[in-house]
Amino acid sequence: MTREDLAATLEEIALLLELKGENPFKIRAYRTGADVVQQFAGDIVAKAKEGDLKGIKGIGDALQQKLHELASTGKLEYNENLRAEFPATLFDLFKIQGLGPKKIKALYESLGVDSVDRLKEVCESGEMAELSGFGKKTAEKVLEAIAFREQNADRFRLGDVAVPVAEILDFLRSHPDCLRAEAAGSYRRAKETVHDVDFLVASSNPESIIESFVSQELVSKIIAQGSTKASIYLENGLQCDLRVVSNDEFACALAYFTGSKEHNVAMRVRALERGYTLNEYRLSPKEGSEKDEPPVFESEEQLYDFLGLVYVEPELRENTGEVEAAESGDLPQLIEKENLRGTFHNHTTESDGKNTLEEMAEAAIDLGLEYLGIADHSRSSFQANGLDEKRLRSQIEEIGKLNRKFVGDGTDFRIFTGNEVDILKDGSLDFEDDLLGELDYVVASVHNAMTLSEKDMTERIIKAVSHPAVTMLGHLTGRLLLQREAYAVNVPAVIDACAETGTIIELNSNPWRLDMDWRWWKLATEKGVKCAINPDAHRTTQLDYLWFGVRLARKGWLTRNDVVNTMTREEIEELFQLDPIS
DNA sequence: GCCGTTTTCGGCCCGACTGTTTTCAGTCG
Repeated sequence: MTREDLAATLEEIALLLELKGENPFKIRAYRTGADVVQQFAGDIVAKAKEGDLKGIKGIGDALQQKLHELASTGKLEYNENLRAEFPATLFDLFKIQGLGPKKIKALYESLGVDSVDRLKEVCESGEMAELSGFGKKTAEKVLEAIAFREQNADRFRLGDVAVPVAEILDFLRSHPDCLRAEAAGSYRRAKETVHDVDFLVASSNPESIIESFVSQELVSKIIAQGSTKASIYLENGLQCDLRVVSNDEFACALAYFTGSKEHNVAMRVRALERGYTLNEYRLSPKEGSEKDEPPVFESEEQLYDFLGLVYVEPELRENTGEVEAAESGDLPQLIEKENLRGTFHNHTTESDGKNTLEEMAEAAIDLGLEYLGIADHSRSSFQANGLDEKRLRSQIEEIGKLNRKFVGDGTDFRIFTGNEVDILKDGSLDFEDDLLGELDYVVASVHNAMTLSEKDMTERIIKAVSHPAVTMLGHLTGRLLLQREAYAVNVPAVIDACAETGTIIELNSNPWRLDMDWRWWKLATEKGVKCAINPDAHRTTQLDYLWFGVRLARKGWLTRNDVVNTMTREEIEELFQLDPIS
């Protein structure tokens, strides 16, 4: 029973209650509960098992009891009973755009629709259109949604949407009627995957903005088009929503559409406490309140300030303590991309990279970095052309030569000699200690035997980070976003071990990984663990992944002091106990 | 179902769009 299992069960109950047409606030309570379980910093499963959930906001008596039953017995009678009322395949229907609980319930009860296949049937046969509340257009739309769903997954990696988002923003900003434009939503909050992207534009001529937005070349389909909002699909299946507001409304709208929902609720409550209501357009005096009309906010900063808060950076708006910290002035000064001076985990053609050592170094210099760490694969990663002792020793020599050349021609740059050493199944490392000792630093990563039990995997990784030669731990969970789940590992236990051994944890910035997950960094820094933002670049252009890493580091509340690659080259030489190149 | 509290129950965020309807329900974000 994992954290995800607990949260998923609460989510499932919420869905089933929706189907039953239960009180919406009760449903919301289960959803909130699922979120709280998901976000909780600490071992929520153990706490649930022990019945030690008292005092957690959002988990009342009923949920405490249910979570306890679930964690200690592995199932929940309440949920089993609810499940028995509906076929399991009904859940698939929720993934069809345009169908919600009411429509699904009606289709199930009157036409026996219990699967996507049956749904298709009743659309095509015309049965659906006969149903009260449904019509021909609904059936058509549902058919389209089914077809779309078959072709496209419904989530996208942050790295996959960054380019189209930048293009659309440029396009919107170049429109003569556009005063301001931003991408809001989970994209602005730097979530690792997004369902859609929300654009916001300030303009006094919304229709012309909307018209241009839906006629862009990138657009494959217009989902909806009104006078102030529109939704489209791009060719890659990404849904983009646009809102157009007046310039005076822009700041409140930007805050609203950036979310998260939970952060917004906290902001609304805060406004209410001060006698105002906050919506997506403005802050205004509550009905019956004596308050004067507040000023027009030109920026989000002014809105936060009016509510007695320090400005909260978008990445932090997940209602995980940022509002409280903004009130007490305890928000961290988040790391900026300009703070980075180098990076550590990168590959070359010597293993599975696509650019040579020299090309990687040149690209790093062009980016303005002071140092670059090369960590090609070790011998056990034969699928990635891992280096054996001989090739690694020869690479060390090559790097030495190149470094002396940099000194010779006055280039203020150093390559650090590392290796991404495989953590073998038993937790030992892929090279002997004497060779590891010749390296400037060592990244230790798991690349095989990913199906170990959580206990074995945790012990394996802890053994590796306890090795004195290991400088940092690579991609802690091995996840590939939207493709492969993380392997089973007790992250807090690994964090504890890294704290004890002084091992740095990598924030692997490859958009497929973004691993260690942002949700754990607060815990890690509390324990004194440092972060290394590493692009895991396999070609020169992938050094840019660093910027995704910075965004996720910000999301994890990290400051420049928490991240080792903000250090100068000299400071890194000292950290790694190296002599300067002479 | 949770929270807060005036400790016993009322309030819980709400606006835009679509389709089906003829004034509004459902869905979405």
